[in-house]
Amino acid sequence: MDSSSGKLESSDKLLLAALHLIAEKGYNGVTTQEIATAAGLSEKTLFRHFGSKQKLLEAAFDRYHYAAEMKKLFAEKLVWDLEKDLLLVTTTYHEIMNRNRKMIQISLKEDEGQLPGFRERTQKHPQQLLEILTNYFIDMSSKGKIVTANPELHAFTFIMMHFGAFMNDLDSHKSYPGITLEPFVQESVRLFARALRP
Amino acid sequence: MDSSSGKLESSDKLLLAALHLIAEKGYNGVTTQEIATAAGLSEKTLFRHFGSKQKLLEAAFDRYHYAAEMKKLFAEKLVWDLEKDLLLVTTTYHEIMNRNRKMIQISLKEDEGQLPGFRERTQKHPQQLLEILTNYFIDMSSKGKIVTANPELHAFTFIMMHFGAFMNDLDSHKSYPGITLEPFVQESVRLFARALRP
DNA sequence: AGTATGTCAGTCAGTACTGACAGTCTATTT
DNA sequence: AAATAGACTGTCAGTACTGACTGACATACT
Repeated sequence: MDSSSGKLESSDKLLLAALHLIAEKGYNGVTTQEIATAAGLSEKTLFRHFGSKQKLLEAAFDRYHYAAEMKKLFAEKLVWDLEKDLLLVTTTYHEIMNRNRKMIQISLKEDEGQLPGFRERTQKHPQQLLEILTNYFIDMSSKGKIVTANPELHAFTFIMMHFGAFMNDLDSHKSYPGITLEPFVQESVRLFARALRP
Repeated sequence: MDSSSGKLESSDKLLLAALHLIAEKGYNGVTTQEIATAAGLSEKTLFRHFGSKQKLLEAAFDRYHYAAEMKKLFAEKLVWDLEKDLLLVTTTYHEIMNRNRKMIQISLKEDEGQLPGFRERTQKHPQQLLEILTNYFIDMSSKGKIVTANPELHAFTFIMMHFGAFMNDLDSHKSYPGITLEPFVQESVRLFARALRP
């Protein structure tokens, strides 16, 4: 077990393969056979490690779900300059969403029931972010730096903008060829800053 | 076959049941047995009508996919008042997305391959809308009524906002309790109008 | 008579999961 | 150096169940 080498352990190979395939084809759309083969292992090994297909999925979710506290990420980084702060929020948001990309794809495809408690966890970040951003807007307006109305709705609107963009990018849906994330982020922040200008 | 009565024909009952169940649990998550029972019919009848589960899904998609040309919807309704027009665009957008709600849920859950050409059709509206809105912004800025920069990115940003909100509402994910669509639509339009003010 | 449906029994393929046995590799002991 | 033990994996054959799909026959309604 050389855990410091580049080689992955068998169980990790299986978890990753499961994550990829289930995100792509859905839980019922993939066979244990497929997963094992994709991991370069035998089906038997899969069952020896995880006991069942369900437990494999759960283990994969546990292992690779990224769930840091957002509050800490922002607590000391905000500089109370609207555009700069929104940019920080946005890039952090997309970073976290991308880290959890596979998990999000899976919980979109599967209905609750199959995935006990999965949805809760994928919803943790969005809710935290809404709180943080709402409070930020409240503070900013009390400093007189932005308009002072509907901070929660404004935060929600801002988040939906980027949630939409993320979802659009997911699966490479490519509904909108020629538009990439980078310029969108820039311009959307600039627009939003204009909108909130007192 | 009294097609004018309130009673649905058997094939329609099956199509609707299939649409509901597949949207909820995914194609592989539902059995033909379940669908037939939900429609109040026997499994045999399902196969007599559609021959196979695949063809049932395709028929459901064909029958209930709403695909009007957006251009016609707007051609005569725009009044060249930014807020009013954006409100029209938004409500029309949400109306069409909601009409196709089930179809969108299905094409999200299933990967291409299972659904030949489905994605294309669910992407038709968004693309049309981007064109229309982009052209609208170009015209508006040449009339001097809004800022004159990045019309396509602005249109994209606006659409992503509402796409995000729609996706968030889909499946009643309810990531954000206490926030409803109506006030969001109002406020987001107002915000956007402020942002584009020259 | 003709059409739509239900019932029932059954076929066939796929799939999660198991048990028995054997091979390989590593570390430790002799 | 050789032998041994233990952990991990592969192969293979097989079980049990599910689920799409069929055929034969009966029933009801028009």
